[in-house]
Amino acid sequence: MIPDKTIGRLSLYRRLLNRLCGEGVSNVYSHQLAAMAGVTAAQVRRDIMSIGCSGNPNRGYELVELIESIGKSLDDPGGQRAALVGVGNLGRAILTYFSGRRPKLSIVAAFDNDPRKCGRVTQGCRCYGVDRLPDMVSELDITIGVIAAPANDAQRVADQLVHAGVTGILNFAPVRIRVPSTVYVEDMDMTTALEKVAYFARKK
Amino acid sequence: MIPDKTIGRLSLYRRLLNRLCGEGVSNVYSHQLAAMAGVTAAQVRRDIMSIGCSGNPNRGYELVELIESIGKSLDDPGGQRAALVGVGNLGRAILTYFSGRRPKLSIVAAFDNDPRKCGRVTQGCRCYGVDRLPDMVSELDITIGVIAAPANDAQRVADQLVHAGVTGILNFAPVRIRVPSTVYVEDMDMTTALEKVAYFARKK
DNA sequence: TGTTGTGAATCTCTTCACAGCT
DNA sequence: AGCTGTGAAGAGATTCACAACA
Repeated sequence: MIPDKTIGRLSLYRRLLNRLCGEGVSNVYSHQLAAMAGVTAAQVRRDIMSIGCSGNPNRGYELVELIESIGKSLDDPGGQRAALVGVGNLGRAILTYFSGRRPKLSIVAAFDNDPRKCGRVTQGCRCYGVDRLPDMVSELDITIGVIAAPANDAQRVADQLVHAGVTGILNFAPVRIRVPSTVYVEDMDMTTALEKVAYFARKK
Repeated sequence: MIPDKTIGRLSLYRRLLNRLCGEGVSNVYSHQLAAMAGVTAAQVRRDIMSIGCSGNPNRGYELVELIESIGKSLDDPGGQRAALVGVGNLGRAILTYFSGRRPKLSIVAAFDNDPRKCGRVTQGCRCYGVDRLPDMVSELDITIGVIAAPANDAQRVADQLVHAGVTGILNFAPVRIRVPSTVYVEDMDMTTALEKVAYFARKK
């Protein structure tokens, strides 16, 4: 089981490596990848070690091999599907972001209580009423929920997602949600993030 | 200088405390706040210690005093102003989120290259062309930049913000930006976040 | 009794530093 | 010569555990 922080960096590495690959580069040294990712070379080597991939002192790491190795750790071979709840500005932004980005991970359904949004398709993703959540989750084999609903609805939405069977939640609402310990939650708290920036913009 | 992680939790505590305050509660124990924030009681006490506030074994912490103490650490007495660059779905969501939330920290101007967006006012915030960035930043005394532009524009936007004089950046673009070490950057990387959730949704 | 404040212990993450390789 | 892989050291963050207190 790879630790939290390492997974985050591997995700970043993969994107950087894919870009390099598109530029025709075929191998990379830890210090180069480190510079691009804004971390140290030792960190990069450790992270790569943790996924059981190895380079060679002459040529560094083979790009294709490394990208595949990361995929083997991060991706589910059968793919994973996510549901978005809340199709406001933020929800639409999230759909745009993720649409067709990764073959093994996609948002396949959206839910909103506003009847005007239901039935519409945004970024190849159809919007349903939240009452449809349970059956759609099982029908489409969804294991991930993305909460982009207002703060007041976040806990109820989380409960519904958990009840429907998702095991991971990405929470954009500015409140902490309570879930069983079997469910993994990642908070994307803009308020905290901006306050942090404000603090260090002064103190640095 | 309070560490990064502590600042993040203090920001969360403040929101929780404000909510409690609105419910008429007047004091709180570390274990109560801990339960709401999803951390341990010892952690809460350490965090509160780090801002030089103290409670009392009988009544715990006085809500009002604690909230003010957090404010004294997190907020600039003169207030801080931020600029948003990129007024797409995400940019509008960000404006909605922050509009009128904190008196000491607000987004006071938005910038976008699309001429159709310029001149319009969203959430009390006027949108300008990006060419206006330098003079608006100094005119409005803006010290924080929020990047909600496409990945391809992120580095250029960051350069413009830094050049205009901001010392903190909240970056929503899915790429790392390069800035002088005097500038603090916080990344809100949705791609990484979703990939992390996907991983732990499987492994947990 | 049940809480705070905090030194010490623990745990986790990162960096150092260098042997071993090409 | 310059890189990787990694044990060991170091730094940072969290939790333990308990004296002091109301």
